[in-house]
Amino acid sequence: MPPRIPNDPRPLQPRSLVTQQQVLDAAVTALIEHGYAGATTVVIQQLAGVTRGRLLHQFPARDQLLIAAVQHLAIARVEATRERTTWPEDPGSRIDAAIEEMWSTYQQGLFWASTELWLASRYNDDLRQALLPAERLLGEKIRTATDLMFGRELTAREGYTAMRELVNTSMRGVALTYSFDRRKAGTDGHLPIWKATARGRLLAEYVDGVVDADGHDGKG
Amino acid sequence: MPPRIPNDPRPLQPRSLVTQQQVLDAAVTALIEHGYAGATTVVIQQLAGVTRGRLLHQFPARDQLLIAAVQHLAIARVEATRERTTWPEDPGSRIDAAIEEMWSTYQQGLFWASTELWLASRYNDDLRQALLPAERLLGEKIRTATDLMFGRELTAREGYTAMRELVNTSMRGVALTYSFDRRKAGTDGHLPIWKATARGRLLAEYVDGVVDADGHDGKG
DNA sequence: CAAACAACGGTCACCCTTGACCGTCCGGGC
DNA sequence: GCCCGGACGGTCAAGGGTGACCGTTGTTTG
Repeated sequence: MPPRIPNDPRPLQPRSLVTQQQVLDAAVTALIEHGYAGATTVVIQQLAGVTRGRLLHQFPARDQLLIAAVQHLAIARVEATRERTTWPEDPGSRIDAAIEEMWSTYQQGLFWASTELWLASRYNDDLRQALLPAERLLGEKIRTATDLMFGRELTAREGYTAMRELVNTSMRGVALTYSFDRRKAGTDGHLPIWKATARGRLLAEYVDGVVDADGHDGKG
Repeated sequence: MPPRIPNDPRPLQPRSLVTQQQVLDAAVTALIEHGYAGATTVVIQQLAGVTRGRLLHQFPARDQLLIAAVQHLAIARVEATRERTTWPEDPGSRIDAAIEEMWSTYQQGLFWASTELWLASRYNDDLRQALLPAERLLGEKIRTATDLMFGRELTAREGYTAMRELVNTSMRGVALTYSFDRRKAGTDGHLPIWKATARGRLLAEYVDGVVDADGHDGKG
């Protein structure tokens, strides 16, 4: 019937891309501000300053939109960890600076956007399957970024890898408590613990056990 | 007008309590299986095997129900951490056993129920205000439970408190990744890291740095 | 320039969820 | 036994979210 098989893929007009970026940015913002359930198509279209038809033309289904947002978010998170140029010379100071730099990435909204998607992926198979490879890749990049923070010397130390895992996961666990306990993150009681842990693992001359801060948090 | 001021609080018939427990249990189950947004009043009433009128009579508003579920959940979580009676004699073995015991609590559905509430509390002020004191209390009880796992001797060591915080938060951060990466928790690559950390902090003779497992996970 | 199709604007029907509402049943005090 | 109020069953209206649908505008290709 069709005299011409649809093998004429008109090369996707550039304005489409603009729209898509706007929408995806808005989707991430919506995730941060309203959570997964609250990231309604209406909310997103309003945040994007886009009409309903326009959004639905680019993303016919909400699920597809959020899945696309996964990729968009991963890119945004990587870009958010820009490399710092100047680091302290002294290893101890550098460790402290690196820890604080790491911790600062958990204060950004992107952390919440990710967490929202993670939780939602428990009930959405498609979302989970899109998330898994994206997060693996992202994790790799973030590990690389962490290594850059500590520098070539410190990353070569024996216990570095284990320390990196321990601190990164711990930071995530602590950051999660900020959802219901909104305190100032800059002075979190866990910071000295993380620093001491990193120092103990990476610096031979470091005397262990000087820090016993009672940085309690909600959960066990 | 009312000849009798409503100071005649008919002593709340016992069947009410039964209903409430059924509903609250169902609410927690719904949180585990469907998440906060998916914990619909209809889903809960079906899980509880209760009619709509019955549920709505006991909990007129969904918000109040979920907030009541918070308290219910806290009790359930504490009861879930029953004390083990037998522990290894050797300090090193006891540490390993305690770590595994701690980790096992993050495999229960109650962890997900809590996390769902935590995330939801970011957008629900009432929920957050109900959550905060409950979690503080719960955290205290769980810290006590953890102390019991390690025993009087080990808890007295210098770095114990910091270690407890570090491991607990790290476990939470790791457990979160299981939402999209469903692997077997019993052999998680982080277990040796936690054990080595605890040993390093609590045992003087422990040689640090023997573990450098690359237990990667998704996020940075 | 004209055809063809991508991109877009805007509406509408369907579905799900909530909670108000009203009628019924049960159980205890008088 | 009577009466009252708590406990419950079941229905319904209202609100919000989704995506199909159709008409319109813009752009590229022949």
